[in-house]
Amino acid sequence: MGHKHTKADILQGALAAAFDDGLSQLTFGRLAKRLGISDRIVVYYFPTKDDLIGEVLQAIGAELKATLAPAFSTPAADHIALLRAAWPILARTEADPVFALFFEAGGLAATGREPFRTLVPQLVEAWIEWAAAFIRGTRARRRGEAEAAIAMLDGLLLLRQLAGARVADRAARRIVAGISPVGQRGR
Amino acid sequence: MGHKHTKADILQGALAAAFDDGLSQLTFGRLAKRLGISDRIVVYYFPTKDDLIGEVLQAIGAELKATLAPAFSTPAADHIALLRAAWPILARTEADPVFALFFEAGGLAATGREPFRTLVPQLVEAWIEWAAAFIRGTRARRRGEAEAAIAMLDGLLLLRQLAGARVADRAARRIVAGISPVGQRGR
DNA sequence: TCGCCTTTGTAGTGATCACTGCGAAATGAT
DNA sequence: ATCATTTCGCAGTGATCACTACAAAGGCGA
Repeated sequence: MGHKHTKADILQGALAAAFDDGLSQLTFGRLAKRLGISDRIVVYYFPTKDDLIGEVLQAIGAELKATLAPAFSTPAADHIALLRAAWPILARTEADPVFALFFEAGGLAATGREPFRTLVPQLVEAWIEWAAAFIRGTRARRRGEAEAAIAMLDGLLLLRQLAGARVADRAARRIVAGISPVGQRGR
Repeated sequence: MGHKHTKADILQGALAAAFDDGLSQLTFGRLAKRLGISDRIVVYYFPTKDDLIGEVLQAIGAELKATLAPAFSTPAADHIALLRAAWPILARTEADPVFALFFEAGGLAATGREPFRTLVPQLVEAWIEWAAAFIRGTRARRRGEAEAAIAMLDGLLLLRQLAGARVADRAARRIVAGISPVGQRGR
């Protein structure tokens, strides 16, 4: 394989373009211009827009998993424990862009736009199942606690995107404090 | 004033179009075709796309407030009480479209697209301030509890959009149960 | 009726969209 | 070297995008 424009190269460029301008601004032409190639090459490797979006979405899923991995490393008793462990790791500026893309994809899925409508729920489902592995208890309990944890994390991370880090941190602290009223540290 | 195409008519049509296909699919041409008029008329009342989107977003904010009004009717002790009272009212199929639009706007705001980036945070801020009025306590406490409640509601409602009503309901029940371990009814 | 201002239509602007036809170049197998 | 396949550039498809030029039509007060 001796070509300079690998499919992987283009996909990585597409991911970078999405991080910069969002999925809604990701087009064949823009991506090609960004990479300094003809859009024909992009279309060659990704015959339709849905192919491109689908693979980018999958890459974002992998990125999300990598972001979540250190947050979901140790087994937790319940969704609160999971939230307490995960929040300090996820609420960092480095993690913001990937969550911004996740929320954009989620919003487009919510309004029914393809291919987001079909792909994003699968992503969320995989996310829940994966988080459930880090909860102790029966299968049903692990699943339920994971769902609750994901809901809380999503809400807090969305608030972080829309209202800022300070507001989200305050909310997270208050939620954790409300559950186990012992041992709250900062003011 | 003797014209049949009032600005209010067009705005209402734009809102209906957004509910049907999402904000990302709202264009001058599509809206005009939907209303059976020339796009020139739409542009006459809303000179730029941002004008149109801005007014639609404002209308969505009003719709959201109307949706939340019955949920935030009685004073609550804390964010958990607020969530407990609000969830049964918000987690209904009739409320789904307006939240879908909210999440779409939020996602586009998160990836930096104008005019969402500037308008949506104002919407969220107004939402928080308004919810704070239904919490008891000092000004700072009310604000904090409202932030926590909004975060939880957003997360649960987004999970509802992406993973379905059953999953979201399960998560909501578990969150409420985990906080005040007394008096949980359903399984 | 005159002239004025708001409203609406027809037509068109250049830009960008996803995507294609076609042929040349590069590559790999024999 | 020959040939078939993969890779890639150039040019262009019709559609749609936000937006505009221009003028006719309409109601209005004088």
